[in-house]
Amino acid sequence: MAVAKAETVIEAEPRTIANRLEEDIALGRILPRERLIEEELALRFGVNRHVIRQALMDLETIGLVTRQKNKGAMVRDLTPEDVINIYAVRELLERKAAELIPLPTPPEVVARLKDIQQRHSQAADAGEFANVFRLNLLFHKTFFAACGNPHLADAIQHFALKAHIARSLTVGDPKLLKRAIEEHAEMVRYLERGDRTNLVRLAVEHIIPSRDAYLETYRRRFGKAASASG
Amino acid sequence: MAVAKAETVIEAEPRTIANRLEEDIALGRILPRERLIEEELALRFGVNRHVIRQALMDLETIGLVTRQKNKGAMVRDLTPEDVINIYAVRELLERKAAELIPLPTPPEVVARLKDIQQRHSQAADAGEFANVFRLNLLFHKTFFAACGNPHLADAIQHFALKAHIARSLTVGDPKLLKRAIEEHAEMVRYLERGDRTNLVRLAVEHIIPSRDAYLETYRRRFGKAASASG
DNA sequence: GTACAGATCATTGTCAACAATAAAGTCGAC
DNA sequence: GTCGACTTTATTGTTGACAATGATCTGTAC
Repeated sequence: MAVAKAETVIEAEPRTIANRLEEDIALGRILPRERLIEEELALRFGVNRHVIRQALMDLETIGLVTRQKNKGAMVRDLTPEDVINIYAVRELLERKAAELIPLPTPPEVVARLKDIQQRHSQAADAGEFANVFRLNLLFHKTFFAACGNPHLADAIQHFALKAHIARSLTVGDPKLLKRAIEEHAEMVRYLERGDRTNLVRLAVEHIIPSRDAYLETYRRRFGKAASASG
Repeated sequence: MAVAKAETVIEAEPRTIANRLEEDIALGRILPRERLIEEELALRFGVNRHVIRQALMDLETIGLVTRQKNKGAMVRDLTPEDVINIYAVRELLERKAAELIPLPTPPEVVARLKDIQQRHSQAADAGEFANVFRLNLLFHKTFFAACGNPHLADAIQHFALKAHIARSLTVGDPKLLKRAIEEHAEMVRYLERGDRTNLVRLAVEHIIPSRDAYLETYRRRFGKAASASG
């Protein structure tokens, strides 16, 4: 990874580190199969090795990295089967949540979503990828939290995170990004209008392009068969 | 908790400890709101405090315990809303999995399920509650793993674990246990017959009694309103 | 007798040193 | 030159000691 001096990290909590690493993985700054060495990361973030350790364990339970005893952690390599399966669960959960969101949606929720959407769009225009990542995450979190079932919302969040490895391959695509942002705006409009049918349809369709882009990329890169190797 | 001498634990891995604690929680040996003190547990299991620490963090991410900084961990207290929400997700996931299980089911899967079911039944007759717990878990795990989507199966496992706090209140009820065991046998029969309709129906209905028993118990104990307090 | 301040105790959080393991490199034999 | 055993190095795993925090108890003033 070759990082020289410590980045200043406001908080040294494992959660914060884990989030930063998630971001690095999602943005493709750390690639699948890349090793994550505890001491290196400790140096980079300027924290104790135990904090890193904890963060890596967290990432393991999320499913973003794999760890082998005495061998260390590496970014997980998702096969096309994995991606298809993960997205199948995402579709199931997110459809359900979209069906549960109360219509008309409380105005403060709509207001918050509009605000996030706007900032997301601005970050995209400015090319601030880290912020794009965070605001996209926040939009989805806020949107699905509105379903009223926190446990369902958690599960959705969980699977969105899992999918981030897949998204790393396609995160640079400006066309996909533009489309995603437009669809966010559209979803908010459906909330306001109380259009359940279109809301559910779009919530489900919204995540498909990044899945297909991943599958396409993978196919081109490694051939048709899913030579998993893990 | 009042435990005097160390129980011999074969392996000292955090995962093993976490499983043991899950069991204790599910069987009602540790009650909601009860504090889990690291050093006590370390003594009890005869392992280092760090191992306990890790196990408690794992249980936190599962959702069985809550932890507050510098205050420690306690078994989570599920409100009726929590239980209803958790079971709603379980229904969603388990229905989907039941729809995906290939029919006819591979004979080795059926054979494994029959074996587990039989041992489960025997453990119930013998009053071996710990084994009943484990074999019940194993049955469900094996059953849903057959759906072919490991990520879906994981999520199901995850939510089944979350629900274990709720089950602790009703785990002693022999009628519920008897019914559960009979239904397991029935599910296997449907697999063999290739009866999708009944399979899905039963898979969904199967978990409802323990939910309703919990809600009923909670209502009787604390009154109709869900005075959460947590 | 009640409320506040201080002291004491119980408990968790952090760290740095050491042990254990796996990988890489080196040497010698054939 | 290549295979295998040995040595060295890189990396993770484990432990115990100490620091920090929050809870509890005690005593005193009013």
